[in-house]
Order: sequence, then structure tokens, then C-alpha cells
Amino acid sequence: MPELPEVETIRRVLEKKIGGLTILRAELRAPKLAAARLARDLKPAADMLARRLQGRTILGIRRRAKYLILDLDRDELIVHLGMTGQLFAAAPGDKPCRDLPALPDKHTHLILELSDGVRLFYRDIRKFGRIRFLEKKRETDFFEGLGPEPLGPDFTPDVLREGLKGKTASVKALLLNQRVVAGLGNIYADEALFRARIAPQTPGGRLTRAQAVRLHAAAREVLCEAIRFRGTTRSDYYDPESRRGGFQFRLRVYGRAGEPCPVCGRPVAKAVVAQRGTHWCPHCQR
DNA sequence: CTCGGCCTGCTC
DNA sequence: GAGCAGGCCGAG
Repeated sequence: MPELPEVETIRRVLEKKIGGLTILRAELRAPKLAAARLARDLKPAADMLARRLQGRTILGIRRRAKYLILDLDRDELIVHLGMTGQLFAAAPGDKPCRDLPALPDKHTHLILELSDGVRLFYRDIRKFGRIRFLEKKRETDFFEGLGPEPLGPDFTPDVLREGLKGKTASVKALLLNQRVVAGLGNIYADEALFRARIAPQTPGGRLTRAQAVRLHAAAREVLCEAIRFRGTTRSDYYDPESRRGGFQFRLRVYGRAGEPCPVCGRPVAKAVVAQRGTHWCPHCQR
């Protein structure tokens, strides 16, 4: 579900809601969520994780690509929300959101009881998300192979060109590949390609320098704008205060198959590219 | 590099 | 009942 703008929005809200609070009790209901790899009996590891979290203070919340990192002194808790992962922070007196079930429900897989009566719930219908408790010194290894942050100084037009150079895979597939650039997902890849006027099927190695420059700028722009609008809510995405995003109203092609292109008015096309539903304007994007 | 698998729920 | 959904990993 969440791509970089949604994860960044979650990070900002969490910082405000749970930054500085201490974990009084942790309950991991779905041990698989924290499994490094498949094992017979995950329950002991789950209980171990809960014990390790107990008593720790959340010093801050960072983001790397689509990962959230809760800093716990010498350790950290890394959370990836997969497709349908959600984090909700409930403080005493918070009104429940009418569109959402009362928590914890059957899809709530991790509960952190924090100081000040605050509770943090991890909810994930499809259970594609992952949680990992890590010593800080192992963080570099954990993120080994992840490409540059698209909004950081390491992501330049030349770096993008390098990631596309000589590749036969479609530019869409390469934008989704987190080794090339880390944080774009299906929605923002389509939106960036539209803004850069590049057809998603174009082989990466075929992009001209000018196209790569446009794509680099377009990716950054769309991510920045989406953060400003607090992300995109199509179905599952809510921030930890149960607020929906606002960028769904500003999508130009994603989810708009058959509707007029906002630039030329011809219908937006949809097809499978890189095994994902892909939306583009065949007239504007070449 | 592409495909299938991981999961559940919703829409056609 | 089939197909689809904002992600990622490992097998071939």
C-alpha cells in the first residue's frame, strides 16, 4: 500500500504522537511478521521480541525508502508496511474513526502499550509487512543494496542514468526496482512517467539524456507534492491519526483508465507492464 | 529478468 | 469464481 509519501507522512505523525514515549508492554500476535525467514516454530522468537521491546524508549522515528525505523537507543525496530500495513496511535480520549474498525481487531498483529496511556497498533490485512528488531550497528547491512533516497542529494540525473544504462527492462520496472532508486511504488512510478512524458514500456537503456533528466525531476516533484498532500488514499491508507491522504484527487493517470488525459484529452490507457497495472497516455508519453 | 508466491477482501 | 489490489523476495 504505502509508498514513500505515505511512509513519510506516517513518520511525521508518529514523531509527534509517540516520540519520547516508553514501551511498557509489547504483544506480537502474528509471529510471522517478525520472522527473518520461515521457521517451524516462530512463537518463541515472537515472545523474545516482545520482551526485548519492553522498557525501551522510542527516541525518534526515521524513514529509509519505504521503511520506518523506531530508534531505541542501541537498537531499533524496523517496520515495512507491505501492501496493506497500517500504524495507528491511540491516545486516551482520542475519538475512534467511523470508517475504521475498533482496535485491536483480527488484523491487528502488533500492539505496543506506551507511556501516557498511548497505544500503537500495527494492522495488516494481507500480512505482507515485516517487522525487524535490529542492533543499530547492523543497520547498514540491513539496507545494503537499497538505492538512493529519491529526495536526497545522492539521487541525481546521472545516478538515474546509471541505473537505466544498458538495461533492457522497461523504465517502469526499473523505477519499481528499489536498487535503482528507493521509494517509488506503482502509483508514483506511473505519475512520474506521465509528468516526464515517457512511455512506461520504454527499455531503460533507450532513454535519452533529456528524458532521464525529466524523469529525475518528475519523480522528485511528484513525491514532494504527494508528501505535501499527506499521501494517497485509494482504499487502505490512513495515517496514525486515522486521517486519509489528499493526493488521490491530484493523480493524473493512475486509476484513471479510459478517462481523458489531463493534457491532451485522449483516453488514458491501462495495461500490465512489469507485472503491475500501468496507466499512461499513449499520445503524450513516448 | 520474469514469474510465482505470500495473504485477504473487494469488484466484476 | 476469477481477477485485481499501493510490495517484495526467491526460484528458475
